[in-house]
Amino acid sequence: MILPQKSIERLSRYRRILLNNLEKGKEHIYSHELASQLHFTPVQVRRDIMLIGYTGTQRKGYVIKELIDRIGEILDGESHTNAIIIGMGNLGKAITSYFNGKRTNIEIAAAFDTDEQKINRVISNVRCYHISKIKEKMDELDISVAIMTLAPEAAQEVADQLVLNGIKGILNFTSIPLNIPEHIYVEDYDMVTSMEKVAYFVNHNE
Amino acid sequence: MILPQKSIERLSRYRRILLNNLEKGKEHIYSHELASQLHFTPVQVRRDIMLIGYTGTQRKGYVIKELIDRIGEILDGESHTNAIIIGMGNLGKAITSYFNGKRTNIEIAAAFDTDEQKINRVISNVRCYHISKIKEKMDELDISVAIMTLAPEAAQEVADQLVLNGIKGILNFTSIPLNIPEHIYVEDYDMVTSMEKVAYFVNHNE
DNA sequence: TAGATTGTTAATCGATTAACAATC
DNA sequence: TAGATTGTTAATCGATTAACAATC
Repeated sequence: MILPQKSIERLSRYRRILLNNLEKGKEHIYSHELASQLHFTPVQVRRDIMLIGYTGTQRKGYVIKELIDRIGEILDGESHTNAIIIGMGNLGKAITSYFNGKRTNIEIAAAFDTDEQKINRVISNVRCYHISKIKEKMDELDISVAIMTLAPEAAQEVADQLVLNGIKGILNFTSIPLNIPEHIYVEDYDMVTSMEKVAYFVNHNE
Repeated sequence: MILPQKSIERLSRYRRILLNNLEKGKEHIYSHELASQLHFTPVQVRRDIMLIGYTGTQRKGYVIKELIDRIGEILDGESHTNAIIIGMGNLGKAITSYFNGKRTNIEIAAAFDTDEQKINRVISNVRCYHISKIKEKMDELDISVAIMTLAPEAAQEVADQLVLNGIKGILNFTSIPLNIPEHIYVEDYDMVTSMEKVAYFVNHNE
């Protein structure tokens, strides 16, 4: 059973809000509470939770601890996900330090760059290798996901290499559309588009 | 007339691909070419272009130069958009250097941080001020959009201040949901969610 | 109990795609 | 012309929301 993308996104948000509430000492939560903290609707929350087969109590809502665990079973599965990041510029560093702060099921296990200054240095707890070492490290560290934060010019070439070495998913921050075989999952994020979207709706808002 | 969010996103992508093709000396482009470069469908491209009221030629497709201009009229409007960025950590720097590289209609006109080391320094061509100067600079520079790349703990407090000073749109990279009045446009991006989504689909992919 | 809640189906809404006439 | 293309309506698909029975 595979869940819709939108539900997966929301489950990821639910989990962090739930952890947050748990830390504050809360043990139960109603769908309308969870919804209002995230600006979703209560029905949507209940429907998503229905989809993952968890049921709350009618009196007290959902048991936060249990719901977190159930979301974990769905999102994390049994396996730990190892990722690499390609391009240790500002964006690469931002993402890496973001991830190795929290303890999650996802770990950035190695970084790559072409800048000699960075090679073999440990940046935000991750060791940086020359980009020619991708194959070697992918095999060694059992990597399934790559985060691409490198300059667009080199992106397709690196992507081809990742595909050759059996990458399964790519999170692409280079603003160019990559040519990747169908069976590999690619998630694109383009910050220029985000920004232009905000500008558009700001200018068309009265 | 206000266009759907999804069309706006695609128009932003079209424009950059078109610029790219123009640079390569191409003058006309078919809907199927544009589509395949972006992994969209030709119908979708034609429909979006129809929505902005541009018509191509049946023989040669769209005139790239004209289409770029028409998309510009839609996305940029008449006005230049001035933005500020709050939080000059790695993510803030990444975004700023990304934007002031290209010449676009959107300009990051000032940055803010609390770190004394950064105050009054020029980072990626943008001067950094203490966060207490937000009101002053917003008035002075006619700011309509804020990019939030600061630590989540301080985010809501800063957001309240932005709202008080009349911000019109927010691009929110702090992973927490902000409490913002309805009439202000907020675009959230949460990289943990993106990453968890990739991991999920990678693990559920056979 | 009465009121508030969950779980779930059916209806609605919005976005994508199929189909095709018009045109060069 | 024949073939390829655009422009656009209608059909489809998918996601959200409304409605409501069941339950504590």
